[in-house]
Amino acid sequence: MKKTKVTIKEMAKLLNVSPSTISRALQNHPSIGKKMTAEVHRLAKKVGYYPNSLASNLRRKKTNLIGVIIPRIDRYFQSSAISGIEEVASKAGYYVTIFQSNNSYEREKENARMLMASQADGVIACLAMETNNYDHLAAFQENNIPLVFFDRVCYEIESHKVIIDDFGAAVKATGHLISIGCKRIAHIAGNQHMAIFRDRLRGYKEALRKNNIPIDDKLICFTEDLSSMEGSRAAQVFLEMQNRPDGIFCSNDTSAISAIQEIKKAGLKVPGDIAVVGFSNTPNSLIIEPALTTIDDHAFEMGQAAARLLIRQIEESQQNIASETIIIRNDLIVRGSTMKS
Amino acid sequence: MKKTKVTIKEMAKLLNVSPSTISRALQNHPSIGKKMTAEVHRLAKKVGYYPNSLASNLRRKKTNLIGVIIPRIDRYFQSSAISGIEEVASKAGYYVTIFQSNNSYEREKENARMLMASQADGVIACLAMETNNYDHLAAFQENNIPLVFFDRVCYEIESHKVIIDDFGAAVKATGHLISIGCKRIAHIAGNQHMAIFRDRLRGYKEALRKNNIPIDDKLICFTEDLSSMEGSRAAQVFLEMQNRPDGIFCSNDTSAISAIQEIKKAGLKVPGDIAVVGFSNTPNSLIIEPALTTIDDHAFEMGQAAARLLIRQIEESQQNIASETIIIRNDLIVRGSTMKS
DNA sequence: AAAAATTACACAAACGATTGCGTATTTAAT
DNA sequence: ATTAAATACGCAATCGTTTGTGTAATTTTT
Repeated sequence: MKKTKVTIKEMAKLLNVSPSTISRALQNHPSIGKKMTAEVHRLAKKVGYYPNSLASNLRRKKTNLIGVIIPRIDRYFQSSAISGIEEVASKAGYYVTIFQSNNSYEREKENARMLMASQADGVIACLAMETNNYDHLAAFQENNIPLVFFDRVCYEIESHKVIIDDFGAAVKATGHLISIGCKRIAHIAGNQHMAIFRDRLRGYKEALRKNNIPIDDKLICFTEDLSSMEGSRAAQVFLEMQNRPDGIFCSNDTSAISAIQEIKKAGLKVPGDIAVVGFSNTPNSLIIEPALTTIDDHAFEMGQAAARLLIRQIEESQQNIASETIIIRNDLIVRGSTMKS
Repeated sequence: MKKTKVTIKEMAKLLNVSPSTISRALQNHPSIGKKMTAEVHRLAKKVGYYPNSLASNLRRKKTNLIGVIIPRIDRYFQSSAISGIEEVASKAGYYVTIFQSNNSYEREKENARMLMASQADGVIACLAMETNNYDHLAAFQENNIPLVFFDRVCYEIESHKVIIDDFGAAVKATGHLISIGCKRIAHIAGNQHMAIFRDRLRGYKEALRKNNIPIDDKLICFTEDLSSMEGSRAAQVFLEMQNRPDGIFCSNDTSAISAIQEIKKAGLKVPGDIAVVGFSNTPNSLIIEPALTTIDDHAFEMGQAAARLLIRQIEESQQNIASETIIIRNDLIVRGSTMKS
């Protein structure tokens, strides 16, 4: 049954009309008669015609393609965001193509190059950990390709952003620990290379300051990537202190969960001895015991917002807004890890 | 600095040569002189030339695009598989565009239609739960577009497949429960609409049969989608039985974890009273207490294998192999949920 | 019924890159 | 010094759609 792809020209020949008539009939152009239009559609169905978007795109200079550059798709936060992007995009008739940087600057550059060649209509990016030069992304703007960052954004180049209020969320999370009576609150901090983790650290400090709690640098543990291993290590350090903390605010759920496991392993109680707060509300936070109090950052909604913002930029390119920042709500979800009964 | 896209023609004009020379120089064609080639590359860099793959693809009739149709990207198994696909694809110079079916047949059909129009070189699909008509996928084959299924494959149309030995894995998992002394083993079964879940049920039964354990239909709980809620419900049913099971083999980790939570809530011990085995080795299985014994199905490798198989089909189209099935290894990971000390 | 307006379609030039073939120039062979 | 063989590049068609403009045929207007 292997058919060969049927084109507009061939259909034109079959109906003894010109290709332009077929093309217009297919898009129900008013200048084509009713019966002709109907006949073309009928034939198209019969021969199994699929438009060749390559040709169409080339002619119209529009690909309906959105490129997404992201560190790792198998992280819940990111796959949720992509899910949101895909949902909005496909409803609007856009394709989504995905590139993983694996947090490598070199790969991110290569991704950008491929994307550039693909003539994508727009780009959504979440920066790799390593990235601190942004020329490969600025290139999109220089070529008039709309660019939207989300979560791990970059303040060095003017662009659209979708973020949450990391600072405020951290204040809220740390404040919550204070409100349940914690006096010595530690923080597992993410890579300070990235603004989101700097902001969370700032928020942590701000909450302490507001409540007249001295900031103790020894209670701040800096990590490379907030991995499970680093979370355990951080917890161990805290546990070995002569004057150990009674609360920990962690910059992600992974490190928070490892910390809880470590605390339990040491024979201490969560939250009785040490209360713990995470960040992102991943599914894992409901499985650990006690369930983890965390910040819901609504990754799916961030993805949706990013896609909507991008599509708006693509379709209203005449406006050419320099930059717009959308801040997505965040919620503190209080669970067992901070519920001292 | 908004530049307008520079084309081969423009570069040709700048160098006073023909476009074909530029094109050939860019791909280092031997028929172009050394210095000319070098000069073209220099100019290309200077003016920031990016090839327009639309035009190139149209001419070459190749898009280097792989379409992936998948139920939901925010499930760990699937995002891992996509990660594997993306890794292999991008190394081979292919783009990956993603479509979520959300387990809806209608959306899957729509996805296939979009993919068809995008002129993708090949398609990788993991079927939606609802799907039981495969015409939209057979259409790819009819148009000579290679198609590879993975995990949730379809035996109704001849095609390439990447799967694991679900039957064997289930035998292994159930056998493991038997080997640690379980006498009454229950099974939380997935939607029997899909082969993988039928196979896991078959494997469960086979293990019992081999060990001369009678099959008790009341110990088999059928679910719609193996969700957390269904896992809890199934566990509740088992727990209320006068003669409750002492082991449960679950068709995925999610339901297994809910089951463990339910068992613990009822005041019983895992594995002391009831041992539990899951399926897929998601990260969650390491967080639940006790850690979950499960089958590692190597989703990432499945994705890699699917991509490699697909690319091979694309690039050796002359061969036109009708179908090839790759079976990925699977491993039983024994953890606390079945370790009766 | 003649003029004007509308309808329904055809022509042909794009979009940007690729490639088979042809040709002028240079290098090598006899 | 001739002829043969490389070398280095230009010409022009092509991929499949889209779209501005042109033009018959039909309908409407007065």
